[in-house]
Amino acid sequence: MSTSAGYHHGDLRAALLRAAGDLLENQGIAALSLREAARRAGVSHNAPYRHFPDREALLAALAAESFAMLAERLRAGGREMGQAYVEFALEHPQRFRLMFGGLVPSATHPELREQGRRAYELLESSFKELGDDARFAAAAAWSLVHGLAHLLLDGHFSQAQGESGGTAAFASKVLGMVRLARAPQRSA
Amino acid sequence: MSTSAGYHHGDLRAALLRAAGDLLENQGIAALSLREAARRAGVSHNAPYRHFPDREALLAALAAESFAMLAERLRAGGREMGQAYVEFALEHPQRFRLMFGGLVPSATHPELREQGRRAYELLESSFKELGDDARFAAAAAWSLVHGLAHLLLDGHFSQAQGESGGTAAFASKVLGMVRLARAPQRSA
DNA sequence: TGTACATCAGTGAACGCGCGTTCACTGATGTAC
DNA sequence: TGTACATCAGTGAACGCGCGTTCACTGATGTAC
Repeated sequence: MSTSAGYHHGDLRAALLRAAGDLLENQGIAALSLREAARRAGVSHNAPYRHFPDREALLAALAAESFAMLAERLRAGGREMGQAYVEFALEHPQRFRLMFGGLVPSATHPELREQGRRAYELLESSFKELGDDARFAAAAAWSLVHGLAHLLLDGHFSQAQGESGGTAAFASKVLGMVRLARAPQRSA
Repeated sequence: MSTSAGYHHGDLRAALLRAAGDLLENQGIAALSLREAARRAGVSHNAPYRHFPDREALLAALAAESFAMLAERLRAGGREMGQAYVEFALEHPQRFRLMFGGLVPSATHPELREQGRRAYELLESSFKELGDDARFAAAAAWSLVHGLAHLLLDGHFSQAQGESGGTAAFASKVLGMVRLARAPQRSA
């Protein structure tokens, strides 16, 4: 971690991810270029190619890292996982969009796919007691918190701003409306 | 609708929207350029500027149109609105991503905002009987179907493919797990 | 019915843009003997 | 301990790209008199 970086940077991959993360969160994904990341890491514009085969690979690594951040957040959230999920999205809107925006196909990036799977496992594990229905209950829970987070991000719940207690209170009330039950039955 | 288009096209705006819609659905949003839309409409590359001030305006118009399509689909879905929502997303994945991808800020495009609001109103209206809780119930319902659609699109429910009855059956089972209740109470 | 004119919807050439990516290279590092 | 060499992580110049957008223009249309 010395600043006296010579010809060899030392940990350019990590530095690039950090720079890319800053760029993403502050300027949005459109501003996230390999060249700018390199610039911010203080390195020539094609040094990144030693660490990422192309731009998409950098995006995929960033998305994977973001899933890991989400998983950590969910773990810290304990029983309030739904709230934690929504909060993560609101705190890191650009990362959230990168993770789910369809720009990086997880099919061709195993590490990304794997980190996504791990985060989901955390959610899923809290429905074990439902037995056979656990899969569906977990899918419903994920859908619910994911949709809520996404729609809040897009500003589709303008009401949420006015809520006393703010967006978080709104989210809590919305999540509070939902029961996950055993015997399937149509609802919406 | 004559092919003997002279100097004046006749209905270029509509033709551009059609071309852009094709492009979007077949090649994805990255391939959706003003120039290519103009090419497909058989018109010079900057004729579109007579109808759209810039590229974003075309995207916004396309997104607004997509919300109108969704609303129509929801109306046709009758009481099965949730299913209809998911089906729309699966049938028009690229439109769905455009509508919710955050690329077009609805804040600066009133028509887009308005069409989004209208579609939501349809969902909301089916919860009137819940009284004061209707807002929250509707928000929960929208979140649920939206999240489910989005996660299916992203391939996060790989299980859904294997389901007997396919993705639609999986969606139905997931939606069937959910009850929307009156007295708020934590769930996930 | 004809003419003058404003307005509108197109055309075609041109520019600048920053980007991703490739190429041939050079400096630094680690290792075998 | 010293030397030879392979390997790796950087450099810097260059290319092509299609795009969005601007400019000055021209052909078509509608309307007032």
